[in-house]
Amino acid sequence: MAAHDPSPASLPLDDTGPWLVEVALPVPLRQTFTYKIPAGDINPAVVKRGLRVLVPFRSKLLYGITMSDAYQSADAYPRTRYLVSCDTRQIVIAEEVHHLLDWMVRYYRAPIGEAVKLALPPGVLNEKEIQFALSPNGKTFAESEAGGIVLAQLLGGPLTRKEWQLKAKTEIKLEDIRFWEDQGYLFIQSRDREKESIPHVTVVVVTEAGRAVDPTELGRAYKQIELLRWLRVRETHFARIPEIYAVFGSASPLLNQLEKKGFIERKRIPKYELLGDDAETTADAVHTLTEEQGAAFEEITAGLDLARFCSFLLFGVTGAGKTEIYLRAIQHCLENGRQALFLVPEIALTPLMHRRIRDRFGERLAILHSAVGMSQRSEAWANVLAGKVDVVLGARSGVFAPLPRLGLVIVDEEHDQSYKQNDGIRYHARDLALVRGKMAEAVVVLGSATPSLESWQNHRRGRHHLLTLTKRATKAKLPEVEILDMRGEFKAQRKRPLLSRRLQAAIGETLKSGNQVMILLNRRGYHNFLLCRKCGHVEMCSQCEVCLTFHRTDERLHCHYCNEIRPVPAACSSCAADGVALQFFGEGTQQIEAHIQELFPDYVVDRMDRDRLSAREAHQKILDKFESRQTDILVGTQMIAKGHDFPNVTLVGIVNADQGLRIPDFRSAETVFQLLTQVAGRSGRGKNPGRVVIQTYMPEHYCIRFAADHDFLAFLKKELTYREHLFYPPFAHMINIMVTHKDDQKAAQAIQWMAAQLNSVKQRADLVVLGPTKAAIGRIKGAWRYQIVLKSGDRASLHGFADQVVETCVARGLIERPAVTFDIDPYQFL
DNA sequence: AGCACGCCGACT
DNA sequence: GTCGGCGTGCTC
Repeated sequence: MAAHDPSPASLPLDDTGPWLVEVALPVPLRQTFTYKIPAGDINPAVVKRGLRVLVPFRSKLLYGITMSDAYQSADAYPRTRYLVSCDTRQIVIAEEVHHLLDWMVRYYRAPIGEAVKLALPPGVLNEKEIQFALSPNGKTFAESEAGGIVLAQLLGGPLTRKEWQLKAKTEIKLEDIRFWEDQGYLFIQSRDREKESIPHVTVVVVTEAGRAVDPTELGRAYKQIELLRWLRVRETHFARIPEIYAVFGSASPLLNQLEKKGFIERKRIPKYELLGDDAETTADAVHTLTEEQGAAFEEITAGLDLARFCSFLLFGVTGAGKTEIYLRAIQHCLENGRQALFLVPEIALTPLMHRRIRDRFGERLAILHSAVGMSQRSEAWANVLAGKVDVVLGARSGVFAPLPRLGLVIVDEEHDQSYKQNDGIRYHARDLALVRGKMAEAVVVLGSATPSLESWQNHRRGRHHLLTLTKRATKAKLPEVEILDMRGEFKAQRKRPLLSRRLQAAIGETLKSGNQVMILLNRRGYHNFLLCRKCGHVEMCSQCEVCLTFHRTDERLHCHYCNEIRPVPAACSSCAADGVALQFFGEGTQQIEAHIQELFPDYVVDRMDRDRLSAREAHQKILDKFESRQTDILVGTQMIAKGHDFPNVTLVGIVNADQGLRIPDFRSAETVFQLLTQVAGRSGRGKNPGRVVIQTYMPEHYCIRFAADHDFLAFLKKELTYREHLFYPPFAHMINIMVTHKDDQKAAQAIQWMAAQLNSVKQRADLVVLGPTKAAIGRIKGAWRYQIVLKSGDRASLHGFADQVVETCVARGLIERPAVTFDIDPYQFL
């Protein structure tokens, strides 16, 4: 077993034996795998670290990434197999990305193969179908008497295992296949043509002979002469086939003849080679910086000119013009001959931001973001890899963009929780951005109107320089915020109202004055749960410990965790009381949308949340319609709060501001404060002053009060005091250990065992073991979930401690089944 | 994580 | 007699 160690220096320096290479595979195992290089087919000298290889793994073929250069050793793992192929044309994991991945694997205790997958566009490592073929040796053997009937089936040509078994009418064991493979009778190949790791296109190119030939030698084949001449005058001497068709009509016989004569050939080339080099940057409207902006920009520029690692926390109210500073900093970075990485939250790539940055950096920009389609994304990635690009705009995984001369990393809305990945490797892109910046000796700028407490604490400890913007760039005032006590409303209306009379009136006034309204309700669906009033039973998901949400779009009950969809039952599934006893409770975005439409029938209401199908186009459309004022009122979950700039929005209504405060999470106040500030910041960005109405049953809560006052610093002070007293981040570091299993008993036993282990090894006084407890959502997708949370003021000792746990688990064979996952610096305790 | 292999019970 | 349930263990 080769433990993952990426440095080639640690490999045995042995110049005998077969050529080998270490490969990371997309499996959740903490190790690399050794493969032999078929030296006859592949020159070991060209097998370098970071290439994509195709290898047999068990009974499959997998794509993997080489983690070492080729090396020779006589004593490798005894069952080493040959790799099938190696794409030596392109290093797909660049050296600087390797360093970041190494750090990530260590820090998050993550499997290397999973980490590698994050640094590649989706699909690059998808598996292939395997086929078995006879070698010349094997053919002779199969024809001989000793060959037997099974091997003989392959004489007709290569087969998949299934086809082979069908033909041989017997089961063929992996062990036998492996034996023939080792004897050199069998080899493994992929069934379909191998996909290039980066997008390629077929072109027609003029050969040497075609360039040298005198066209008149072609005699009366005028069309051929014409085509050859046309190709030869092109600077690149090649053309894509559709281009030729456009000029010459159906040119396929022409092409065939010229190809037969050897004057042209068809070739596949990376798509980026087609791109022109002319980096076209249109001038953006010149914004003059305010005094505050100018000062912040100066400091960042000074950092950039030093060309050393340093980090800034850019703290600026919503609408303070942080983006303009980012864009100028990028410009400056490019002028210094270095590259820039610009990270934005997952759903915050707004059309406006898109346009602004594209106008500024034109062809030198690549966008690696889910707002951009799959094929475009892998094309963008290929352009980065080819060095055609100097600016990358991306979401979370953009932090892995292969930029070798990185000089600036910007993390916009650095507090945003979508930077933290909550499945697979639970990394935090903001933290990785800092690590990457340090490795590249780059400047890192973290920007936010509501910085995370972690970043603020890092500033206080002297790690980040603070840059503050207190005024809106457009001179627009921050909106006036009104807190509406819903308890009074409850008494007055004698029921639990969705919208207060006050908010209704405000909506009416705003619409009448020709402005737009945004309504935030942070809960999807129509009704939150279905209750039987006879027995108190709530309709639950069969696979998860959550209640089902009613969606009016399809009149069914939905699970928001596993997507189970069920019809509304005719009778209570617990006590069988008939449907009359069943009543829906709780309200979601769908209901409020309908309610508002009812109240304002003459205006257009639209809704944006995760339920609207196929995120990309749908969201764009909804936003476009709102921007072009076809929509008057936009209802939505928190995704409407992110970074949009709609100048005609003068009213923002927050329906259930305290919703998030009821979640049992130490960060809930911070999250709600951020959300309120963020969404309030959407109001009054244009000429007209903005207004915000916050409905709440907890009007005196400090988080709501300070958000209404736009007073981040006061909130921060109070929140920091709490965190310090209760020993939570940023004062404590945390690790969440979760055990999942589909058998409740087994999961519970495992977590108990783990807790006993933990308590027996903990020595340090400041190490706190919380739990074990059942997770907040006790079951998701059929798996029961238990957790233990570790806290410590000292990160090194906490991590050392976690490693002991991992070790004991591995020793006990307990790391899988029940599955144990570690969440380092957890953000969500679901 | 998959997935092959293997060892148990319910059927033709 | 076989089909198929899930429980282990391995993957270069």
